[in-house]
Parts: sequence; structure tokens; C-alpha cells
Amino acid sequence: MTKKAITRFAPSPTGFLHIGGARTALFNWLYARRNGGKMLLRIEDTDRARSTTEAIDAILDGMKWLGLDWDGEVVYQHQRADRHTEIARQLLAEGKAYYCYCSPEELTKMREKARAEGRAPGYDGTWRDRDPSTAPDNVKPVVRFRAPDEGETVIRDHVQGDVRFANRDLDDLILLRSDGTPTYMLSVIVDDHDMGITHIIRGDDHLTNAARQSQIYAALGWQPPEFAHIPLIHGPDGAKLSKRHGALGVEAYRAMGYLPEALRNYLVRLGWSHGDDEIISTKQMIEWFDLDHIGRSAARFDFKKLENLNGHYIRHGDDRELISAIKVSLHEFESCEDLAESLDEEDWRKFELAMPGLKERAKTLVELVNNARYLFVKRPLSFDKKARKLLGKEDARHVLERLTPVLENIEEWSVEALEQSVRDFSQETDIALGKIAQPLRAALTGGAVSPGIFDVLFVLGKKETLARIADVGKNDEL
RNA sequence: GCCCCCUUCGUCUAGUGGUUAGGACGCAAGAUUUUCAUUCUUGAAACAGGAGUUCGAUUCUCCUAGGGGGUGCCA
Repeated sequence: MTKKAITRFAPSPTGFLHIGGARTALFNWLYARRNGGKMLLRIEDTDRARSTTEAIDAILDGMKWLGLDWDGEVVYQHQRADRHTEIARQLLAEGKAYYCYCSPEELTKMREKARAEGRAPGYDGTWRDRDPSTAPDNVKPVVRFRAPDEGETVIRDHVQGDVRFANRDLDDLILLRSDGTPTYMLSVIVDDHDMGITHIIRGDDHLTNAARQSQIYAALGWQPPEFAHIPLIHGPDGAKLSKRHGALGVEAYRAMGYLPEALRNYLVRLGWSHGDDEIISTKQMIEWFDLDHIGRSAARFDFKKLENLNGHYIRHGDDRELISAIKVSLHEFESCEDLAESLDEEDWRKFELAMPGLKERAKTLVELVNNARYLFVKRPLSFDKKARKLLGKEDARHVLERLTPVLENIEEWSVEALEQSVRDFSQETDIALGKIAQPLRAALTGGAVSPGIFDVLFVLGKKETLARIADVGKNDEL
């Protein structure tokens, strides 16, 4: 029996969970779930100055919202610093690491010089074999890894294939800073090893690190995990994702009215495929996900496609679940603050009742909520330009007058009965249905666009419907 | 500069040493329709360029161009 996969998602808490991170988390999650394994969560906060608790909260919150749950407790990397330094000392004792007394200024000069001469701009090994007794005593040293200087390091990557690096291009990286704290490069290795990680699935930007890390694994005599470096996500213009395009935190997508399942579906198709399948449920993702079908080129973020997928999941969503999703985030929807404050039990009941008609015509939850406004407005309604135009016509108002008794006489206020009666009225009076429905829509919703008119009638109820129609008759400004 | 990676419709992608190069989003046209949507039908739209290997390359190799990543006492 093969060992169960243990993956990890290891964000650094310097900002929110952006879309690229979310996809990395999703891939790790899917791979673990697919293989009956575990996905661990580790916060890479070794850079204390840049790590914030707000960022940690945002990341955890984002993952929960996306439905990506992790196994076990969250590991905070900086809390394991002692263990990391212990390994650094071991390397030092074995001669696989050494003290370096170069000042930051010297290093900068070194880099500039190398660059000017067209060489690889790494550390030149000044202290690699130098006698520590010649060290200046006013300088606190860093600890550097003694990397092999010849031969090559090859990474067998599940996405990128075999990638070869000449060892002379990889310099002696810093393990321990001059203040004694461990760097990311040391910490990841120790933690991944100690946590029993079997597969590292992370962004392409770590590919070079993988080579450096595998050298350290070798020095330690540890077996490196399997690697899968996934391509980055770019903005619509092909440049690195920035705040201008899609590099928003996942909570921003929630605030824009996207559903987590839509985002998951969109994200999984960005770089990974399963034949021609586009609409993929989470259950299917877990069944199908593999490393072999991850593409090697960067993908651009396309809001239009996300929107389309979101519309699909809204249309096919369960009414009650959609209501819950709206309840959770209504307060953060743009221009919906008023509703977040004012909706009462009865409003929510009507909202759910109207959902079948509403969900057919919204690509985001925000759009859906705004389309539902006619349900909550208080009489007398105000009318938009198109509604005014519709109701401004003499004969349109006349139609409403003639329709009123018909509606008054309806006993059973159901969509079917309503439709039957209005259609009969249309036949008898020889007035086209459109000539009835449009003024009616304007009178009842204040606009020219809405769900099916019989839905509107039904959800509003007899009393409110009649009252809104009557309001139009009394309105002199139309 | 140096190292590494990538390149199929506008976008996400499938695919194969011989295919009318497939799907999806978007776009266009049409049908349905009480508005808007939905739904359905149809259409336009791609193998970056150049060599080579081969009977035959989109597919394999090399080069060029373009794009991306790395190059920190950041992660």
C-alpha cells in the first residue's frame, strides 16, 4: 500500500489570501482529498516584521469561506525556531555550513560587481574557507549553507519535468541571520520534513528554491518530498497579477457576490483540465484531480468566465442556500448596506419565495439582491425613466384600471391562476400580453426589468399588488 | 546581465507523427419569450517565426522572438 499523501499550504501572512494563493491551497486540498491524505496548514511567519495577525485572520477566514479545510492544528513557523536553529547548528558542526562575516554593504558591492562582469550575482564564498579567527569581532555573522560548487542539481518536478541547475549558479544561502533567527529557506525544509510532507505543491516562483532546498535535504540526509510547481496566474494583460486586475483577497470576491463553489470551479480549471469538462462539482474535482494534467504555462485571470460560472451556480443553486449565502455577506455587498440593516423576517420570506425567478437572471449575488429590491421598497414607489415612459401612456394606465377588478376577483393567488386570469383577460380584451405585462411590471417594480410578471404578482401578494396598482392611478406626475 | 520556465482561437484549454485541430467563456446572427435573463441553433476565431528529423509535423530536436519567474540577513 502506498503512503498517503500529506500536502501543505504554507502562506506567508503579509497580506490577504490572494487568488493565486487560493488556487495553490485548492490544489493541495484536492490532492490530499483525492489520495485520502491530509492537507496541513502552516503559517510562514519567520519574517516577524512583515507578518501580521490581521493577515493570518484573513487567510484563515478566506480558506474557510472557500471551503478548504485543513487537518490538524495550524503550525506557526516562528514558534519552531529552536528546532530550526538546532538543525543549523548540526550543519555547522558537520562542516556543511559556516559563519560569514560580510556586511550587507559588502554583499551589495559583490552583487554589483558580479553583475557588471556578467557573472551570476550570488555570494562569492568569501568566508567559505576562511579561517574564522580572522573575523572582525565587531560583526555578528550569519550562517551560510555550504552548497556544492560543481555538478548539477536536478529537480524532478511533476509539472515542470526534469529541471537542471548548474550548482555553480546556486550560491551559499543564509540559514541563520546575524541575529540568530532562521530564514525561510531553512525553516521550510525542517518543517516539511518534520511534518511528514510528501508532496509540495506551490507556485512556480519557488522552482529555483526547490533546487537550493534539495541540496540541503541532501546535506541532511533527508529524502526530499515530491515537487509540483504550478504556473502563476497573470492579470488580463498578461503581466503579473496586481491589485488592478485580480489580485484581490478572496474576501473581495465574496463581497462582489461570487459563490465559493463557482470560484473553486473557476480556479481548478485555471491550469488544470479534465478533458472537455468545464462545470465540475467539488465531488468530481476530488475524484479527478491529478498532477499530470496541470499545464505548464501561466494563465490569465478572466472575470467574464468566472462570472459565467457564478451565474451557473446561482441558477442551479438551492433557494434556501442562496438565501443563507446572501445573509452571510449582504453587509459587505456594494450598495446594499441599506438592505443589510432593514430586511426583516417577512422580507426574507418573500425573498426566498421570489428566488426561482431571481436566480435565473443574476451573475452575482450582488446583482441578484439588487434585482430583488422591488420586493422591499415601500409604497408609493418611485419609478425609473423607462417605467415612467411606460406608465406615462394614457392607454397603459387604462389597461391597469381595467385589469384591477380581474385581479381583485382572483380567489387563489397562485402563479398558475394569475397567469390564467391575465391571459384570459388578454384574449377577451384583445390586448397583447406585452401591453399588459409591461405597464404592470412598471407599476409593481418601478422599473422595466424584472422576473416573470406572474412571479412578481404572486410574491408581492394580492394586497400589495393591488395597492401598488392603485398608487399609479393616483399619481399625477406620471 | 546571469539562471530557469513557458508559447494551440481574444481568454481558459483538449488533442495527435497523418484529425474538417475539439470544448468552454466572450463576440456575432437567429429561434423561443410578458421585460431582462435563461435555453436552443448557427457562425467568425488558433497550432509565435525559422531551420532540422521524417514519406509526413501543431505534435520530436535546435535556433530566434515574445512572455514569465528567480537572482535578498523576503517568503
